[in-house]
Amino acid sequence: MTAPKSYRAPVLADVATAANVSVPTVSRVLNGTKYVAPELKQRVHEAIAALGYRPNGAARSLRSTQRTLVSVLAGGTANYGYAQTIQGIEIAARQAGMAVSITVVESASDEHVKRAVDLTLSQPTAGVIVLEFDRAGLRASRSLPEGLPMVVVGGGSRRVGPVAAALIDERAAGRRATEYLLDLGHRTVHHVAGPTEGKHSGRTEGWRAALKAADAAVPQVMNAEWDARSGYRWGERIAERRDVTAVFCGNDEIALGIMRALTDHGLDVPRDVSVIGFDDQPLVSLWRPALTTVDQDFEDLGSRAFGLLLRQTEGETNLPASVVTPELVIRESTAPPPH
Amino acid sequence: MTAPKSYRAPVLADVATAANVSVPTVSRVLNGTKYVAPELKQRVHEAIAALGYRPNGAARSLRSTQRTLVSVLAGGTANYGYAQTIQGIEIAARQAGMAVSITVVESASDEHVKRAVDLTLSQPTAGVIVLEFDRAGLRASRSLPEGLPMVVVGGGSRRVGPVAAALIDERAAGRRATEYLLDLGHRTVHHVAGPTEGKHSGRTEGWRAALKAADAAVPQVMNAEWDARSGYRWGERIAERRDVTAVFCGNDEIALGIMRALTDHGLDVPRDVSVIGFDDQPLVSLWRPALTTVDQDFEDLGSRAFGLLLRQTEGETNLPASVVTPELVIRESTAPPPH
DNA sequence: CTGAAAGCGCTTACAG
DNA sequence: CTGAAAGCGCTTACAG
Repeated sequence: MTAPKSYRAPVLADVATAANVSVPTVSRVLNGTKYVAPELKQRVHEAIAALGYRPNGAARSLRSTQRTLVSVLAGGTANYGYAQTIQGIEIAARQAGMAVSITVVESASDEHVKRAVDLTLSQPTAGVIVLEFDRAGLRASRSLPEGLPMVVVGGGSRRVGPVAAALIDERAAGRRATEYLLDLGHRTVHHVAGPTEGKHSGRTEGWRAALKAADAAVPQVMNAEWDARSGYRWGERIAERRDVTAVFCGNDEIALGIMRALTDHGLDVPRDVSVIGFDDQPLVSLWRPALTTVDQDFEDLGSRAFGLLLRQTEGETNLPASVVTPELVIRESTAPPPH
Repeated sequence: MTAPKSYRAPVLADVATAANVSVPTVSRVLNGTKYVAPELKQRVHEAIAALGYRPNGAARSLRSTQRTLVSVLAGGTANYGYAQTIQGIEIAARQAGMAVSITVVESASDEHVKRAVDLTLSQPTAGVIVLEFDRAGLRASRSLPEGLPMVVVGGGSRRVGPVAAALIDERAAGRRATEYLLDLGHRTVHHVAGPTEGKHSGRTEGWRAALKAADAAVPQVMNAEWDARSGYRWGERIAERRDVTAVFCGNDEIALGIMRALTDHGLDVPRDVSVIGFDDQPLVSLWRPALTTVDQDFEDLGSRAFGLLLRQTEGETNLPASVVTPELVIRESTAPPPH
């Protein structure tokens, strides 16, 4: 319960004094940038340990171009895909000895975008990774100044414009999932998407492409929020119809909500209705029935994004987009249609 | 495909030149720290907009004590509790106009702890919030220098030592959950905890206290990992025993794994065995049966932690710990024991 | 009220 | 190989 002593962190000059060397010499042993006599080196290390010295990052990044902070700009942090991607970035950054800062873009409004971008750029950042998972992220990536190392992360199959991109090919995955259902014998596949923000997602595009290629009817898209509750509500409506035998969902949570609604209304999944999700969240394999879904490797996505950023900070330009096609994981929630 | 122009961000001096005022004047209008003539102010704002100027945070924090970065030190980022807490911190920080940086402590080893702490402290941070959800976090909080604003976040019921703390009273919650099962008529309650790292968690302590208070037998603790797969394995063992009628689990994922194993082995939850989880993750209310669990408000926890940190940076000391007791949410996975 | 000067803690030429 | 000096982009006394 003593009053805390006011904290004056030791600075490089303190170390120099204690080790009886000059300030630049301490800097040199710290950065290993030039040869320093072993004896001095030794004294410096002892002084650092004795004083508990830690370099001041602000000062360091003011003078040098070397940065230890990479910034992430995202529409959120806690949803499955966001959290996993951020984790992937963090792990890769850690291996490179860098910390990661996160700034959430609250909405796609001009004010929120500007505020988030300003906050990010006022940190001494090596570059920024933008999660283009929603409109807020999309807007943010367009507000970044040219010349700053940056990479966008999203669900496309090719980058647009010259900016570096780490992508998951949602379109191919959506198509694959829909084709699987068609191959099982379903005449068509219904689709409950997430909120449509301006344009359809790759998942939705892939679904439509598969139906068209198979000459199947293209039912109207049902738009839900990304959560299970919203899926449940669509599930109740679907339970009342007799024409729906297969549903491809925008994500796993919607799929789980739909399955629960269907079974609550006396239908059997997959005997009466087949359901496919998107993401392969950890718990969905435990569900009854275990969910057939698309495995998105977000952690790998984040890791690839960081790799691209690092190469940019090292001066590489015009990097090819890094794109991966996710796998369909077949489990228990899909079957041939009822006779 | 033009080669990117090398990026030289405009600095304060550029704004001063463009607005035809002195450098300190620009600083003043930026920070609103002193009266500036409306006309000059106007010119400065125009110059800022024209040049797209953004203050350099490194330089700013070098000279002033004002910081726009708050650091989080944690053993992970993607698990439910971690992600939610970080989100709570982020939302509160955003409202205060601050960005958040995250550094993961890879393990409790000296090397990993030191590396994470060094990386954090080399950023221009206003203070650090440490997630004491695991041993890595616990070790990290002890390695931070005195005098630095810091708050620990964890599952205790009181802080230890003088450091500020935002807590969730797991002990009270564990006790409440166990008592509920006892009140339902179970003779005792079994417990599948997470990994025990040195000492038992508050949940386990609360469970034990409830049993002792009720004079019930205290079965041996079963230790699982935090994931559902590990819970499933314990569920298989439990299914073979006939003496287990109620299980209190360290988290929801373990509970879900156990439930699935139990039903896979022909048992009915809750008729044969009651199961209680811990966390109240979003999906568990959709499960069949919907999981009875403890609702931990991690987002609120993060928000409280940030509040405490802010007060410290404003000079307050000796802040009381902020502790909240989570609620038991009763759903479908619990019932009286079989006759 | 506004400007010229000093200085925050480092790194990077520049001398020796 | 090592040290004295300059400078990164700001903010904060200090003059006027």
